[in-house]
Amino acid sequence: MKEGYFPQEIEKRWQETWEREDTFNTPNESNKPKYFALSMFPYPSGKLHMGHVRNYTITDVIARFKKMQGYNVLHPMGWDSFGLPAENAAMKHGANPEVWTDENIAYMTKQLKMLGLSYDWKREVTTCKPDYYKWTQWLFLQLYKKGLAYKKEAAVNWCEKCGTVLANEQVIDGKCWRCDSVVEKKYLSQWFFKITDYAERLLEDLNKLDGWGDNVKTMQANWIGKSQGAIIRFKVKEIEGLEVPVYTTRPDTVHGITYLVVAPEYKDIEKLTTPENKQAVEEYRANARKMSEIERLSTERVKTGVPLGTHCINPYTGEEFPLWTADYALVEYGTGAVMAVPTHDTRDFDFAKKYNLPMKVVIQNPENPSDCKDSAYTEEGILINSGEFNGMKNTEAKKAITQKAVDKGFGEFKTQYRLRDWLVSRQRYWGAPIPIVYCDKCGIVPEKEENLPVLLPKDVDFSVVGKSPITTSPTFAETTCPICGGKARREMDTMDTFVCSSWYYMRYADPKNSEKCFDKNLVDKWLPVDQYVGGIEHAILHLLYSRFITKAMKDMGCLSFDEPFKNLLTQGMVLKDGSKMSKSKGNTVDPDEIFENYGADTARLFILSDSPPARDFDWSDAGVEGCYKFLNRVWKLVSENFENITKDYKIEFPLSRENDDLVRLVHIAIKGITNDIAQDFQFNTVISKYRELTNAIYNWVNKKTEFSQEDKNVFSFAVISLIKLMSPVTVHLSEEIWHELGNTTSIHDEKWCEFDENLAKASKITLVIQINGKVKDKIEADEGSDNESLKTLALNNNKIKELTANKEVVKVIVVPKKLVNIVIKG
RNA sequence: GCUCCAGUGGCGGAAUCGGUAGACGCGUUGGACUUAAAAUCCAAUCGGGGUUCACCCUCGGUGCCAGUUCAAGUCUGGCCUGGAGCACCA
Repeated sequence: MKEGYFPQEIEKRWQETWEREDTFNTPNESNKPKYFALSMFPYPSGKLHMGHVRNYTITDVIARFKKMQGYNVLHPMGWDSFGLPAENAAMKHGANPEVWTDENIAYMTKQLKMLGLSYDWKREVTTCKPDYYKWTQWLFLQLYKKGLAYKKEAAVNWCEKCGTVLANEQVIDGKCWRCDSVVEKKYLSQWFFKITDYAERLLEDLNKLDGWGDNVKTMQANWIGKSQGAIIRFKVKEIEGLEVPVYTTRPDTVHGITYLVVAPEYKDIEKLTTPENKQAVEEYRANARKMSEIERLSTERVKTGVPLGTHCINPYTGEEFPLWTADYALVEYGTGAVMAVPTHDTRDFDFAKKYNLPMKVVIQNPENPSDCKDSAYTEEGILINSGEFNGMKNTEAKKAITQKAVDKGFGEFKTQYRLRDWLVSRQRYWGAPIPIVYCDKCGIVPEKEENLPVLLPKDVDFSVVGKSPITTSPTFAETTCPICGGKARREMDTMDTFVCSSWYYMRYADPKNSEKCFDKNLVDKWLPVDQYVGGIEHAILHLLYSRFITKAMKDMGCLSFDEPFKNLLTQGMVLKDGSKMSKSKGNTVDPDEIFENYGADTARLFILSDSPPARDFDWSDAGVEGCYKFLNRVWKLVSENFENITKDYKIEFPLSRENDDLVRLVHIAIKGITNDIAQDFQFNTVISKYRELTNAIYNWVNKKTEFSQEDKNVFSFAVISLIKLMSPVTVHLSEEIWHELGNTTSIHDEKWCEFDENLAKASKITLVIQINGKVKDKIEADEGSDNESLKTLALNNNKIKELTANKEVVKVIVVPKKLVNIVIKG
């Protein structure tokens, strides 16, 4: 065995061997239980960054650990390869996005292989290839058939810089998620997926996801934004037959309504405006239109509004109150109209104060009554000034008051969601074309399934500005109507890349299928994903869309599960000097450089070592250095004592004291490492345990001048256990040592180390003696001692005797095999 | 404003059930090896105080204030700080 550790040489050799021997092939047929370990697939942006390295290393270690534990592990990789950057790069360099994408995939594949990841590359999926997007288009058609894909004209988010519309989920603080420029509202006809039909199931089924963090689940719950309340219809006094319905979560406050607000875009607003008020209302509405979304939604802004001149009648009291328009009412939410109760709603209160509108208290806390002169009372209480409902608790009144509306026919119970339908069309080239045809005779017609895929045209001009390059194709638009066979035009929009990524994980189960999107049996066999690993930035976007698509596909009979990801690990960011690595800050670390200088095993070890996976990880050069030193130490441990290691060791008891100790430490390490991985993937403590075991073996070796036969056996056991325990992380180093020891099969096909609970036990324990909960002494005791003898031992301890002299012992608490606490008085 | 997460040495972080706070590493300091350096190895490393000063003793210490308990980093209540998400959502 070579004296020095040369990772680059070792790693290259083993990567080639694994590929040649197809070591990470995953058969569909196996008598082992299945395990699906999945990383969020990358966008082929050009080069791997450290976030990728962290993500894929975590999943790889999980996959390898599960494989050694006897699972048939599916661990695939693919490319989320449609999207705007490719198109932008194409425009800039005059190339085709496909060429740019292919080059990036080739380079990043090389990098992934250098990291030593155990992918079954035969299952690779690439969303921009026709054999994949054919099925994305097929999925669109199925959703269309089910009424879950539809086209409507609506106010949508438009990013001028990207030249396309965006889904609600892609607008972050009023800005485009990709280019950070301010998003405008435009009124356009667009394709939507009806995710709102699944709002309740998407919310309800969050409860099933025990393997997801609360943070992600609450983010999704917030996004879905369920609220329960009532619709109440108010008659307009001045106009016979016209009603204004409002949605409210506070029907208990209806007797306190003093005005009503409609959004500036409210559909009946012109009818509701009297001639005297027309000019002011028109001006107000024009002003609201001009304002940006951000300005308008700012909670900081002082509320403004104008009266319409008409009035509504409160069906509960017969009272009249004025109608106003104000931009704090949102046309997209509820009915676009709000009943205002200034006494019990802070927004209404602010507004009423400003415009001197009347207030009426209807809910009170009997213990601490408020007149609502200075602020709204929004807590629970008892109803007053509410006729027949007086004295009722407001929580109960909600139901009773709504029930009255139902009985009298002017309202109903209503559940409201904040979630909007998913806007999926994009005015861009580099995406899956929407398989829809427009025919003058037949209208909107879905393309026939047998005509899929609708291929992206190649004869396009990428240098155009202000419109989608796809529209420059002289051939693409022209087609025939699938129904009447007459001349027709193709849909020019492509699909949001999130449609492609909402089902890719299913395709891994059956990646080459050219007849179907996948075989139902195979997808049911491999899914749901047992462990999904990726960034928190997808908490809503990708994870919500995927859950929706899974449920929709289940309803179509394509598969039998309704949640795609059983367990989700959201890994933290990779930081450098306390802030996120980014090109603009210039604090990036190039993985290639780390591979070159230290090797992939060091990179893998380090990226797992310093923080638990869910937390942010601070990259430090010293830390890399430290990991590299550790691997050198392990290498040296083996190479310097090579003649004393035999792969066919045999441990025979009884052993000498120090050999017994070493065997015990190995068993403790196996137990600890196995638990740390199995419980929460606590790789940072796993690695500290590698180090502890290595230190222990060194301490043992340093005391040896020569090795007896027993020593050789024990030492071999320790060293071989260590490299096996390390093999999911330091994949090349472990494989190299394994073969140096004369093995001919891969260490990655070995079974995981097993521990013996009895051998992990020490014969002596450290007994902690406390007085009144404070540690006073620590003594050795036999492992098997019962509580009574531990108590005696503690009370007879000289130091304790001294401290308890002349004191009354009130109580003695014994924690088995650990601690004795003596409670004294005086 | 609402929701979720976190807060432990100089730093990253350990600590099954409430039971020895600070594992392991980084850094720092001292030492060995060397002509010297690098590399490597060994040792020390929470703070205050005491002392018969390489030993040992003692007090304090896990964001803050209370509480429960024989015992609290861990449980309960109330705050403070940081991060994330949602937000004129009626």
